[in-house]
Amino acid sequence: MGRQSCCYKQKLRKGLWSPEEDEKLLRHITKYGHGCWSSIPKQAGLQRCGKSCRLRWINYLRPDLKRGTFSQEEENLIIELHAVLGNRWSQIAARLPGRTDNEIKNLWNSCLKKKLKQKGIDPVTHKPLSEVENGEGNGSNKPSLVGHHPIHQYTSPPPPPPKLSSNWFNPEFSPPMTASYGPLYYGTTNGGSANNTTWGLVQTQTEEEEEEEEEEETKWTELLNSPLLMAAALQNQTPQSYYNIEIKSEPCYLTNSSSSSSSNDMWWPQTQQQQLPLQHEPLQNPDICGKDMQTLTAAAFGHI
DNA sequence: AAACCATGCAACCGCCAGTAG
DNA sequence: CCTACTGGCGGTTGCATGGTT
Repeated sequence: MGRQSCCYKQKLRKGLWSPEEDEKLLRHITKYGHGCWSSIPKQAGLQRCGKSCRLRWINYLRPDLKRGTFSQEEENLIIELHAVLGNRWSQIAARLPGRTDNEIKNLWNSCLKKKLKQKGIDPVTHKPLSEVENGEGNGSNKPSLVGHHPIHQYTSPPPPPPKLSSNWFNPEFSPPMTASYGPLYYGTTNGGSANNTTWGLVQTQTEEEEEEEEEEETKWTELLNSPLLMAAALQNQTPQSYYNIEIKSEPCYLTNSSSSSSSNDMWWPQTQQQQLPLQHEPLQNPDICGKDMQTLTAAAFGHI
């Protein structure tokens, strides 16, 4: 039994948002916060469903959005997070301050997938295409370490939390390239040249290692839950992976680090002042749309 | 100049989980 | 418990735009 869309019962507008609608929604949320999404359209005088308002806010109107094209650094991070998290776009987005899951999903589907394929990497498994084509059954259990990307395939049902060595991100870790604690690690060989990246599989674990693994998992979880830690880790020790991406330092965005940004009711009133600096951060590739929104947002937030 | 095609992006759809009544 | 409602998420679609023939 298919349900009717939430916009169906009333004659609600669908499709692209007009600037007037944007302004109404922005002003309303600026003034009152979003509270209950389902009641927003009525309160704001919009002929939209609450879901649509929420989406518009999250994907476009939020003041902390970083607009413009993705940097190489961000693309790199997305690829690597995808290798770990799969299509959990919201979780990936939570690690990229100012980016939305929708944006990342679009980037992945339209751009990154292709890039990986061009490099001979299967975007689903993050394994070399040759290996994937040869069949999962035969040689795939014995990947060689050098020049391969033996990430275990994540298929549905979703895998357990990634047992990724925190070496990957932890700046305090000196990276032992000979072992890891989980099914996957990304590492960099001496010099950090992108072409020297080594991806490895886990070795069979000893009991001691299992204990360590638990610790590592904790660290990993902490890292994943903290964009700031993640950013710091990235700046200090980023895997200069085979994607051959130069890592540059990134301005530090303050976000609610306790969980994904979308799950925090009324998060922005407390943080908008810190988040607003995005407006004076020069975008690498500022676009007109971004400028418009910055102007609009500045008008709404900057002087109220 | 027009038609066609490819690409990127915004928004919708449907499912699911959490929760209040 | 059960039900309805709500928010969140991932997959998908449709449109606008730019490039090519």
